[in-house]
Amino acid sequence: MKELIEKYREIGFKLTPQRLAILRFLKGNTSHPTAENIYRQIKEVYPTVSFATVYNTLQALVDRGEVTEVTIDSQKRHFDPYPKPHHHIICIECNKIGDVFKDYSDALKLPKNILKEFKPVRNHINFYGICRECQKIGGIKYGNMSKSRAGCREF
Amino acid sequence: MKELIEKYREIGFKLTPQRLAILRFLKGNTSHPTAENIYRQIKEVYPTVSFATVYNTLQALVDRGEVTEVTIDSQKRHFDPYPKPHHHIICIECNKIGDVFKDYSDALKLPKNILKEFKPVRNHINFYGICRECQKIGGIKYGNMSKSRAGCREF
DNA sequence: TACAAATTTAGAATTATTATTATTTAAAAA
DNA sequence: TTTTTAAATAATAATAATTCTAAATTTGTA
Ligand SMILES: [Mn+2]
Ligand SMILES: [Mn+2]
Ligand SMILES: [Zn+2]
Ligand SMILES: [Zn+2]
Repeated sequence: MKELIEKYREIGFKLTPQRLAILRFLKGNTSHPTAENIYRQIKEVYPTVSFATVYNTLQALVDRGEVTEVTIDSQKRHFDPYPKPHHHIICIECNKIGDVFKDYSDALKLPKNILKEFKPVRNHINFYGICRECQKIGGIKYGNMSKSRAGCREF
Repeated sequence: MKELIEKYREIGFKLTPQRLAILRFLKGNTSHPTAENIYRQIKEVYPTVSFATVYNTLQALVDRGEVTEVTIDSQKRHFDPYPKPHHHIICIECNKIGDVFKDYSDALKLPKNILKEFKPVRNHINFYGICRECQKIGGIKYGNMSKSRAGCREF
């Protein structure tokens, strides 16, 4: 925790108890929480925290590159507190999200005509497929839910 | 147009003038419009169309796999009427979106431990980088806009 | 032409996110 | 330690994208 506090103080990030609670929750977290997920968790330890503070803190962290956004769900923003670059697997039946820690950059050469006008900086892959549970139930359980609108669970 | 009408009638998609206007607008379109973009366009030719109809039609098309969703912008849903599978380039300065027609699937093998429980079906790559215009202006013009929240333009 | 089922529409409702502002507080200065 | 001040919090209002509702209309078919 000392490291955590030092780190943020150095970058001029004012540390409040609310923010510390959020930072502690996010540290080492490999899930992909929404602002609401985080809000609920933080309320357990800090019951008076407000939703606005969660949003403010998340935005501050995104601006500083400490947290990224995972763009997979058009309903709500999902955040990714895990710092190392990685890709994601998404179940097309139940919408669970998982991490893929493998760098494919060498294989991802853009066509020459695009490279003439576009300077790539980073890339991100979404692998869509069927998770273990959904393979078992053969898509029956979630088969009737609108795929594109279904809520996102986590692996 | 005859083919268009036939095609949808066959799959039991009831064709109204509103839907035809939308289908004509989307056909061969390689942009990534929001519901609002489409609504504005359709109103030009069909002034009494309602927003709900645009949303309804888009959802019907997505459900039938005729249109996909591009998950890049957490503010609004963007749709992709171009039928062939492809990837996208996104400018991190101005948020323009472009297409990449190249199949990388052979190079995108998932790690074995993931393949034990996840059956991949398809993949999608986002290439983030700097577009030609933004290279020219050196990021000054859009340099002060919040990257993650800026609106999306199109290539 | 008549019918049943699906679609359209306007407007209301919902919901995620952002903005406002008075109050509080962290951290630097004295 | 006390003071100071810029920044953060919290409650609430505002905004904006999307979905819902229900009555009227239209499509495709018999
Ligand atoms: Mn992740
Ligand atoms: Mn596209
Ligand atoms: Zn699943
Ligand atoms: Zn650009």
